[in-house]
Amino acid sequence: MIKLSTKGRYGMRLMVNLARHHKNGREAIILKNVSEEEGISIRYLEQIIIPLKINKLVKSIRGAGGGYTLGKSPTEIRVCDVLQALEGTCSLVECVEDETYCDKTKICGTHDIWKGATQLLKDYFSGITLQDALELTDKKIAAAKKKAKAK
Amino acid sequence: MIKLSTKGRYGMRLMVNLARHHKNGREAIILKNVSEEEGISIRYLEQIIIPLKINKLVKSIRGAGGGYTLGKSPTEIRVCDVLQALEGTCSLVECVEDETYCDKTKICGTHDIWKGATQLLKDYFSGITLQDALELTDKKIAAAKKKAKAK
DNA sequence: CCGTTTTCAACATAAATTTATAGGAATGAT
DNA sequence: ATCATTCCTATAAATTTATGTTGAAAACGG
Repeated sequence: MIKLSTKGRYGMRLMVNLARHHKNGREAIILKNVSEEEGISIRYLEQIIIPLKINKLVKSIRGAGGGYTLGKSPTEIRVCDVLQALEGTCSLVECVEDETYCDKTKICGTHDIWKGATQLLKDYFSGITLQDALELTDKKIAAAKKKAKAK
Repeated sequence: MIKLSTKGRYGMRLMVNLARHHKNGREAIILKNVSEEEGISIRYLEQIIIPLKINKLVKSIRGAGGGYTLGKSPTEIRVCDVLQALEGTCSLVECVEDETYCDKTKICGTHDIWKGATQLLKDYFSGITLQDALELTDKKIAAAKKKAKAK
């Protein structure tokens, strides 16, 4: 599979979760809550959030009453920023970022194909913000609730 | 990284290599040659080619004088066919293929984002054939040769 | 101000998967 | 019979995924 790593998947869910609470005020969110809401172990979330913190996408507040908040507004954080922080790059293959990675790059047609695909993904992920992801999620939650109620 | 596995990358190079010889006649290509030309170990190529054979994208001929040939014309094999055979799917995440994979699918906004990205990739990889990949490669090789000669 | 609690931080380790190598058996051409 | 090749199975190495254990910082109650 062309696999988006769990880091990327879980990381986005973590960020969307933080984004949801971001609009509800400024209080910090603890990973325990995210863990319960998203069904991802705290320990793993702790590892995933480190690069997000390094890249200033989240801020941490230590001690009782502490937790995490978004580093910027959800409208200012793009999906590609999150993936970039978590995976180092959005590229499908190393050789797209680093042409010296493989000594065949200059005579490899598949390289160009992967490069094209990578560009598609980058453009797509650059056009979606955390705010968009949050709205998508909220809409789905509302729809699911409505459906449950109707029943 | 959103990673295309080595299976996918090596598999495409293997297929393009077979495609190159396909037009030169019908003789079978041995993995030893592919290994030397592509710089990929025979043992690993042997593993990679199994699903390609199962999916009829290549044919094998056993014994001395044997080897592999393409199962169809290079114009009839698309990049997505090769990836599908090798990786089982072109999806970025499991939950796009199998919505029951994660119980949050129905209320997860990121799911929709990955689904959109997957569709982009699928469309892109459906529009490129082995023939296209071969031509890209041949063009690059010719350009590299010309450059070397000029020097 | 002190001890307790809450939370992030850091390090270590286990489990699973992917990537890669190895040995030899089966097959078929000459 | 011999040799070249695919085929099958095992296993080693590296990476990703996940959990456990302890430590350190900050708030809070007394």
